[in-house]
Amino acid sequence: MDKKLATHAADVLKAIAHPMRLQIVEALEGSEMCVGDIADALGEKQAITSQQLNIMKDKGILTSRREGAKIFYRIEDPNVVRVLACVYNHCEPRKRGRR
Amino acid sequence: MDKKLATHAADVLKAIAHPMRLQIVEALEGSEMCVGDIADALGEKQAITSQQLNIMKDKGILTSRREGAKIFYRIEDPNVVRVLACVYNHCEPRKRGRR
DNA sequence: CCACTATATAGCGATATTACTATGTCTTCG
DNA sequence: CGAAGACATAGTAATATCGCTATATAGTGG
Repeated sequence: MDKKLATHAADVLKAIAHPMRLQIVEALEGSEMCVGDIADALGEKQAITSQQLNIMKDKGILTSRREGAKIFYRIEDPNVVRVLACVYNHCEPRKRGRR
Repeated sequence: MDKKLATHAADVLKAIAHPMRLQIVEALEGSEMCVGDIADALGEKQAITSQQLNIMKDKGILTSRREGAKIFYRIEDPNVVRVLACVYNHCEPRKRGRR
């Protein structure tokens, strides 16, 4: 991995390395959602939610489509879901395993 | 994923979301290495290399052992290797695929 | 056009990260 | 002990990120 590729990879990781952004990705795993519903689901305000969504959209992690006045976001890069799964394993190394 | 877990997961991701740290993880995938060799392999200085290593050690990603005057680092959390693989896929979505 | 809803963005202070230099701590060797 | 090698850490200035408020933009219905 040369420096340029590493820098790009780091940018992608940084784009999801944030509590709220991880929760957004998780929320969108099931289906697309509009900004307001995402904000409500996370208990966050509209402005900050929109900001986080656009950060991830800029990095190619999410994409959006307009439907009337609402804008629906969905996951564009399926790899982030796998990253999320890996991090889950890190956080709960032995869920429901023996003890 | 509640906020507390999301925060922890984000911390882990942030720990590797850096070009040099990604390269370090990649270098350590094969085997453990001492600080000086890692710095040489990456073409970086000793001080910054040591700093990055300790950031990842603090987060439980790496671990180290002393052998004489040298300190060898190795990967402690195998999940970061999987995260790295996912990011590779992101960066090269269709390597040698048809076209 | 006006009012209202939905979303985006500008601006800002607080905090964190980065990269670097200098220096401190161990360890080995003579 | 004293010097040299290997590694860690303190201090710092530049930059980036965060969370927030206020405001701007775009669409909808009357």
